[in-house]
Amino acid sequence: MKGTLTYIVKRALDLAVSEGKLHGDLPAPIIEMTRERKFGDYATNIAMVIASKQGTNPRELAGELIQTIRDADTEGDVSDISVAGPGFINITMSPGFWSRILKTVLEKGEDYACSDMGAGKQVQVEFVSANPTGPLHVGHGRGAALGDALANILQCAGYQVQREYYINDAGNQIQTLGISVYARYLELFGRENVFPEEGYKGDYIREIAERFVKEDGELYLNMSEDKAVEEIAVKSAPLILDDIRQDLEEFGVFFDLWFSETDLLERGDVQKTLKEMEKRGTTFRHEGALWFRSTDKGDDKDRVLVKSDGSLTYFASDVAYHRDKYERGFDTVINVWGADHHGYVARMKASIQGLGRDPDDLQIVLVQLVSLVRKGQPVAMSTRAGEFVTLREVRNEVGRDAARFIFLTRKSDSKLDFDLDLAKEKSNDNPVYYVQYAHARICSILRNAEEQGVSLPEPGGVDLNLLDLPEEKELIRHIAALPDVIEGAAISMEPHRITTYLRDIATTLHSYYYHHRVLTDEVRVTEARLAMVLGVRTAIAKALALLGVSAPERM
RNA sequence: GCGCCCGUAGCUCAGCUGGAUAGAGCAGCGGACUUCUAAUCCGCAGGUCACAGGUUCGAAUCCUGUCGGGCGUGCCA
Repeated sequence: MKGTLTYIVKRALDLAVSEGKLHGDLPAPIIEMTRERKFGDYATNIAMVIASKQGTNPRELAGELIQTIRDADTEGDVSDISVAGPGFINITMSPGFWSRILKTVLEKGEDYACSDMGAGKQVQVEFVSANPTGPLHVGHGRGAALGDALANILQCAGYQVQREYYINDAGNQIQTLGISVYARYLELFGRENVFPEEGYKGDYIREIAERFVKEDGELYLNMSEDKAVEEIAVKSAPLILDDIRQDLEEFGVFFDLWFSETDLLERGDVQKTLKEMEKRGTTFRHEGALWFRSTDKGDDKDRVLVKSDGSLTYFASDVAYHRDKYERGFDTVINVWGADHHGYVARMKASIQGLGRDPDDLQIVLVQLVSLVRKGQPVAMSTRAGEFVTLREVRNEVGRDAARFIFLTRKSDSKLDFDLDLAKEKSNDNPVYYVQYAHARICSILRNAEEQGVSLPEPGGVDLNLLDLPEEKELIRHIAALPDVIEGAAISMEPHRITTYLRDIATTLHSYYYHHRVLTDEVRVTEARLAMVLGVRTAIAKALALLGVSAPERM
């Protein structure tokens, strides 16, 4: 909502150029909300940025710009403006400006936080995409929470967003799945067999085997091992995938498209893609294999597409898959990957470049590991022994809201310690409750107001100038900041900024609540304050919604 | 060996893409419920932003190197 001011400053710069005070190309002014009140509401460093090129010093230039900004402010939104420090221009906005913002929030509701920054650009977010060979674990949960929140944020920032899950339902791991289930199946019939070294050892494998025993009886005993494994594999993967889908839905994550690798292969898309790559001259043959010359595009090794035995690598279908994404019309494709895949970033970017796209059309967000902690002690997790902690277990223990919120408290690129005890604690230590409580408190005030017969104010019918306490301005500033925070989170692809924002505005609200009453003896003051907390509630509700966390009306 | 990521208060982390005196939450210490929900608030204390250079008006942030941690480095998925 600093848009108005950005506009004013831009106009001021144009004005200065036309008056001959400034010359040359000027960068777009950067305007920040100040972190301390004594610096005013907003500040711009434009004078410091351009001073040297203008052949003058920052403070002097800032002094001149002040007057120009005043001239450009035809609506009287700026109430105070001054030069500070090394050449900052500090700007205080008029009460009318803040009133207008609050009024806008009340009129538009949660939509106030959204913008058209993305201008309808088509963006795809592909996330989770876990192999259908076992249940989701906590790491997938973090990816799910992040991808979903990111998609929400982008949508709110004006992008057209599609959520997609890529199903790796072809290849060795499905074969391994078949072998694993088959082995358990044989066990159930008491047949001699050694469970394969590479097999999946989780209990869910046995459950699937039991299901086949029940439904198909001895069917697979009467066929060759190869055939049995294949049939079992083909039947097992969809069962697991259904479970994953349900798990995600219970987590509040829904996909627009589940894209199957098998479909891609059956359509011959991989062959088509390989031909295109050959035609573009980005491939070569070496020792019987087909290679992609990714070193031309910044990768540190060339990569095999077709192995010397004629089979395809995973990379080959990945390239075909990404080619398909762009053919479907996406301008930007975002992949949320586990950080252990970071070695694939360079080759993937190289490949889309090899198809004639800008490497920036592919953005990879890496998500680091989650370590579960209980009473300060790490919870043992061993994938090999099949003893990993599933997303479902965590959800059942701490609840969906806490899980989602905590997954989004950290920058995705840093490791996350997830304290299970803390997550379910109903105390001030728990950041989820802290934020939700702020929302519930406001709802409670509004209920009390209604009981006392104080009607909720109409956006236009309130004298917002009565909100003259510094703490009130602080709250309104927080309300006004949300659209900017969302845009920043969208550009940087960092949903945790929303989480940080929420803690911030919740703190400000709690503090205000403790020190001042909303429901006072003076009707007009009460109305103004109700309008303000309504605005705060709107901001909190919207931000929570973006994270996929509920905003309870009472707690 | 090479590549990527990380290193900020005792602990867990923010730090708005280079700005002003580096901020929160825990933990510690001391306070606040007759008042719209104390799932809350207020105060104190806590720092060589791993280290060393460089870039410039200005660096936790950018570049180089060193140290420490994680991950990757398959014609595996």
